[in-house]
Amino acid sequence: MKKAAATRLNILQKAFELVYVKGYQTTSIDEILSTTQVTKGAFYYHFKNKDEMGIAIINELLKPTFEINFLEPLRNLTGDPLVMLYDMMYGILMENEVMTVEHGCPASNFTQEMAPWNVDFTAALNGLSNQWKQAIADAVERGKQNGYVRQDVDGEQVAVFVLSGYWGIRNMGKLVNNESVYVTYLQQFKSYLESLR
Amino acid sequence: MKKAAATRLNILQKAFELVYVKGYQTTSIDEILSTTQVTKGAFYYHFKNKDEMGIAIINELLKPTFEINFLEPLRNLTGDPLVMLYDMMYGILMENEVMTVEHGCPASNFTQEMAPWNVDFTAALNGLSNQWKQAIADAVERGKQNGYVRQDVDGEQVAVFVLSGYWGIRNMGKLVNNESVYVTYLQQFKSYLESLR
DNA sequence: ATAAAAACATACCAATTAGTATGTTTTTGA
DNA sequence: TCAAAAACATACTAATTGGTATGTTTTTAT
Repeated sequence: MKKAAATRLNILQKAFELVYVKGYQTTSIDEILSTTQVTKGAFYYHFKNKDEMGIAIINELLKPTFEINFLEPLRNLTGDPLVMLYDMMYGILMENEVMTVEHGCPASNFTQEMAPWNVDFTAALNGLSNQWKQAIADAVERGKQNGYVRQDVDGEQVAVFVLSGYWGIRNMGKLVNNESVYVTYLQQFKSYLESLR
Repeated sequence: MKKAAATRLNILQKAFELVYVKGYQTTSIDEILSTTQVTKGAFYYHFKNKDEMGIAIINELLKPTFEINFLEPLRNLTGDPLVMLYDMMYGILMENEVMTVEHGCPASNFTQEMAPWNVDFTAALNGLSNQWKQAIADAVERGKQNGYVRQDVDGEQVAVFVLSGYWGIRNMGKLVNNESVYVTYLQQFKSYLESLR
């Protein structure tokens, strides 16, 4: 990797970590500089301003890992979508190494914090959200064709419902700061999915 | 009402409106002062600092309306808890006059924004959340005794699942900024509740 | 090798922030 | 009525913020 690209990536990764733990607005540029050992000149060479860096975090860090964890499993799916959905949710909540109960889901955090006053952030995040929604809806519809899912089930409805549950349990996790809520949630999530058969 | 109490309430109400729309950290004290026409001296007479005002918003504004909209309906319940849960969710999402799709749920916003760095806020909000959870769980358990709900359903699981859905759909609403997601959510919420019979 | 461009470094600045110091006015209780 | 306390007003401050101006160093292409 070129050295300049390494600098940029270093900024993005460290900044992401800070923003994930502390929130975007309470993470100052000076703080990013001191943890990256990058100077202000270098920072503003790579990013026009703070918000452009924020968008870059979404597009260059969140988006790719989101693709791998949230979309790929659903797209390559041939078998039972309900089992798949549960396994995916279990993996994301219980086995993901980046996200913690205490700090929730980066995408969700960003949404909550930025939606009221930054259109660009919201648009970028809405893109991710919509992709996930569509992938779930499609998987459910395919499941209907393969006899895994009842015919009167609506894929889009399920997708919105599942997404809501995910955003919500992440939020709740931050509040109670204990993985046990994830377990409770997953139990009922399984029951819910079974009710779609 | 005493004049001093009116000043305090005025600050809290206007500050709440600003915080709800713009977020807590991006709402400056100076901004609160200019919209309330209250001077800094008066503000700091009533509140030790900004965070104490934030806590007061939770305890003196959010909590009471939360009691009325989220708890009372569940506690005074004798009939079908599943119908009640749907009606309550419908009322909160579609008919509440304070909350909008664009700005979501104040309690949820607070949680997301403050959890990473303010213990007091989180504790206060966790109190509200737990009360709601317990009220839902109790209602479901009573519903089991009255034959409205299947015996193998777990009240606490349902409560966590319902709460998650609510937090989540509020978050999603902010993202897409369109009430139609509420409608979609409610449809599936109804199906889910029916599956508990 | 060398000029030009890319990449980075340092010192600064204007604006905003929460909060304080020090007043004045208003209310209250005896 | 009148002193004391409550309630409010004004001017200020120290720290932090995102961002810029102006450099120097490093890389790249010829």
